Amino acid sequence: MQQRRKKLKKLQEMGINPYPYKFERTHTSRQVQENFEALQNQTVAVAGRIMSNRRMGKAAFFHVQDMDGRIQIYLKRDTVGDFAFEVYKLLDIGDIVGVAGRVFKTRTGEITILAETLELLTKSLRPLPIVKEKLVNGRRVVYDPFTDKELRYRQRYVDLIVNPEVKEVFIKRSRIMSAMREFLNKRGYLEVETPILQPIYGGASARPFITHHNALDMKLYLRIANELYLKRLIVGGFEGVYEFAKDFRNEGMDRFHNPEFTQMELYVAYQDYHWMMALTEEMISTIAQEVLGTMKITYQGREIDLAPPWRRVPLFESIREHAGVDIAGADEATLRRVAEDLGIAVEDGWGSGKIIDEIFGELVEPKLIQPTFITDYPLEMSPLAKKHRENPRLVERFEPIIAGKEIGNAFSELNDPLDQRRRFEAQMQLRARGDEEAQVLDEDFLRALEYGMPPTAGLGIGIDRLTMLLTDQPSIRDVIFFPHMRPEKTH
RNA sequence: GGGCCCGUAGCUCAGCUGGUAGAGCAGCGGCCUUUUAAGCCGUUGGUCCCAGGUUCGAAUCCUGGCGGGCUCACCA
Repeated sequence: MQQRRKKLKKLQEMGINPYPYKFERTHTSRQVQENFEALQNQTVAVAGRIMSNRRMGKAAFFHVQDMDGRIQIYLKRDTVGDFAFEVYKLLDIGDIVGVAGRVFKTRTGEITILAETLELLTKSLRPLPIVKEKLVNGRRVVYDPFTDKELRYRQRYVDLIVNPEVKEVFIKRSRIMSAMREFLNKRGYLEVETPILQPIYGGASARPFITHHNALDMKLYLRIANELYLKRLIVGGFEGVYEFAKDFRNEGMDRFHNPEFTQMELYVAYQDYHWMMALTEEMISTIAQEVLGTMKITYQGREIDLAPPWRRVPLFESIREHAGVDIAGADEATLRRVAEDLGIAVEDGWGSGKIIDEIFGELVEPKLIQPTFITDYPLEMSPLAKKHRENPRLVERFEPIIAGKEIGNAFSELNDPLDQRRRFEAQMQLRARGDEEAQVLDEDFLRALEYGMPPTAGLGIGIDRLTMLLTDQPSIRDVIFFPHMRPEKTH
């Protein structure tokens, strides 16, 4: 850093502004690479960050990295002039420069720009963790890579500069969301925005973050879901609405959980969960096709085929299949015994829904590698879902599961206001017994339902998890630019 | 929250059963006008995460703390 400040000063003494205002570039690195035939011997202007530097007396080679790649620059004192060469000598890896010159190929065959002018665009004062690399059989081999996960997450900007594959993941994330948005818009659904600060949090079972509004002197919660607001919009007469929503849950963090995460929630009037399953498989497979060019993906070494139709298996049937027990209709005492026989530790406070969920999560979910819709959950686990048309102890709900992990949640939405009130009341009783994640009764939401909500199908898709799946990333932190971290130590 | 592992130069790491810190790359100085992990010669660089303890002596052993990773629990 000391050295770089000295160089900065020298440059300024030479009359160079180390932070000028703009640069007219004509091509990106990739455009030069891809149009070499046409551009050979033509003059182009590129800009970017110096990522390697090889000086050889009165000439030099260095690579400049821009948005979509790198290109080599060849600098000769005879071509660029004494002054520019003196400027060059004061540059470092990490500095941002603009170069104009003629396109050619070196003796070793690399497409290169012979610099005619060189302009400093930004002086970098902080050294980058330099990465040395070479191509072996067309493969990039990196020496001493920048791998420290803590530094990579805390200083994502450095990670992005130095590890190009990281950039790819986030570009795909953006494309996944665009493809999803396009898919939904094409069907006429309306993208909307609903409150993040909510006086009553609802729509999911989770603990919230709490904040305070000064002017109103009231408690507000960061939303854990937007479900109840979107359904209000269905009541209001919109017949298809969706939102890409940042949600916040005040819970543990691990490979699959970040305190703030992104969900796409969609509600469509006059449809049920069967219809929604068809839409879900079509949507996910279409996105894969558009973003990856294929519906066959590999996640952590496992081949997964996203092409519809996906298997649809009722929850109890999946448990029968994978755990070898039939617990459909079993009472709580039976469930408790069965779970213990299966080697699952059951806690005293758990109700039957929780026990079933546990058996499923332990013994079934991890085995569902290929896309599967698990359907028809116990009523008590799903206070916002409509009763199953054939079995009043179940609800019409499904979760799409891929690679052993749920990537969403959906149901035929409960629109009977009296039933909804009873379900809320049951939740409030759980809450009174100390279940902090039980849902809160929302009187205004009930009022909306009392005006009448048409039959509606709802879906939530975890964007972070979907991105993990489609980019083959093992941790949610690898698909979130700035994952939550403890504050940096300052000692 | 529990368990295991990690924290040494800008980066990647070595440093044994305690003897006062090293390599490669980067940086700096020099040579080099088609190199590419460029090369060659020379060279700077460290609160060894923090605080205590044991010891004549601690990067090393012990305790506590901080930060991170993995994992289990929790959690949709």
